[in-house]
Amino acid sequence: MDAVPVSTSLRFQCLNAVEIFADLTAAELKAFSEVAPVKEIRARELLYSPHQSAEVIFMLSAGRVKLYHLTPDGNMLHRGFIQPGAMFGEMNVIGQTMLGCYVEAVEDSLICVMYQADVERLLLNDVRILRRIVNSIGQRLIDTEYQLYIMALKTALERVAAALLYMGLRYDQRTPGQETLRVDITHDDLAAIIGTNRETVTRTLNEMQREGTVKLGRGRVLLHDLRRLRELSGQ
Amino acid sequence: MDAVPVSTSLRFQCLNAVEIFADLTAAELKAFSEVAPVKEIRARELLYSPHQSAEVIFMLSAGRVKLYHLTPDGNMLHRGFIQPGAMFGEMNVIGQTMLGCYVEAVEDSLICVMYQADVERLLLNDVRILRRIVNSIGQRLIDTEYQLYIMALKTALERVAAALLYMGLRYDQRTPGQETLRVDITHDDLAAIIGTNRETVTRTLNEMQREGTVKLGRGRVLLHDLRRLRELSGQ
DNA sequence: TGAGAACTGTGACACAGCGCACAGTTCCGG
DNA sequence: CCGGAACTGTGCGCTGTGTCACAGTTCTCA
Repeated sequence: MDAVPVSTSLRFQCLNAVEIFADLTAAELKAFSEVAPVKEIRARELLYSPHQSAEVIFMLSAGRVKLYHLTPDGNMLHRGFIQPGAMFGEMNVIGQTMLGCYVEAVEDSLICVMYQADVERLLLNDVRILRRIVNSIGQRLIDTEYQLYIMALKTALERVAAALLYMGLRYDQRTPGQETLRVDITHDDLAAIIGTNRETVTRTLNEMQREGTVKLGRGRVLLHDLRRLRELSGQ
Repeated sequence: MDAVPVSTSLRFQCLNAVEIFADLTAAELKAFSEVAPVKEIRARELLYSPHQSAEVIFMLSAGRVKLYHLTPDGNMLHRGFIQPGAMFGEMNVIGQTMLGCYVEAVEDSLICVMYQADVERLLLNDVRILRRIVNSIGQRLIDTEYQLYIMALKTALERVAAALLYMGLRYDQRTPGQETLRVDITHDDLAAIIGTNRETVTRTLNEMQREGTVKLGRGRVLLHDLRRLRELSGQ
């Protein structure tokens, strides 16, 4: 759990990829990198688990992590994926919280850490950074609200369709203009997102595959017919 | 839908109640009030409905409003209550969105309006205001995430208990130290919050009343046994 | 003060999907 | 290259709850 000692150059690279610092000069960034250790973490490892309430924020430089809760009955509840460049963490100053929240790497990832005192001193006194923070949290809010919308749909079919569509459009990195979007996710994780169980997701996806709407692979869904997906999700 | 012409004094009063301006001097506030019309709106009136995408933000000065979506099948999906002093609105600059969202007054309310250009010029260049905005959006994020947590609970009983507890602790204005919290809400609205229907909520609440956990009134629920509620919600 | 709107109470029935059980397949590290 | 872990596929019974239908009660405002 301790930060790996790394070269200052790596620290700089790490911060450089973080969105909220996008408006800073190289010199400013360099100064920041003095106080921001870097953590490397492998796919499926836990970065953070409940009651480990260090007052820190994390900035994801490369890779991909997911946040989730465990409901009382032991089910997983998805709270969101963090994309490279985004920040997250337990930090009431910036209204972020991870109470009862697990953070797990989906891919091998690179993460910068910054402590409460440094955040207050360095981040919350700069208009350029604050504006970016507002945008960042705002985007998280939008994502979360959309997830809420998905959870409110009645049937599992609607929820699966809506979730796939959203993730496809939001996270896919493929060449633009291509008709087929790709979503890398297991049935288990998808189940946590839409608030159902793995078996139901499997059945639903197979039904969709049968009618040609999607194509399934291990840990992956290819979206062939976006129009149909929109239809299934209730537009 | 046009702003009611009001005295500059009312405008000032209105802005003065808004949290994000809490750090400003009276003189500064006065200047702001020049560009922020005031709207009065009565209980149950609509302030905003979809596709009416004016680039504005609203600040609730007094009263209480609720945001909600309509799902494809015509059901209401609750997106949150806005408390006095908070801001909300369609404004991609600050990462807020109300796409497909209705805003309805729960009580008679007083609302300040501010336009995109003024927001950019006056709000996003002041560290004090930006910090407050970050806090405000952060709180919304926390609320939304908690609602997501509620929706992920399986049984209606758990969801009702969790929702009552949260709303009681978060919104109740009673004298502190009192054991009985009060939540002013109809079964219909509660159903929209927890993602079920009115009848199920009625049945669940009556069951809770039978065992003495809550006491019901028209449009109101008194929480008597918080410990039991926590238990029912799965802690 | 009276009529209609808003809110609450309750029964009956069908069915989506949760949970369990088990099997087959693909991946990955040693 | 082998064994275990991770992931996917499928059958089946039980039950919570969505839906419809209707009645009773409390507000509100004209």
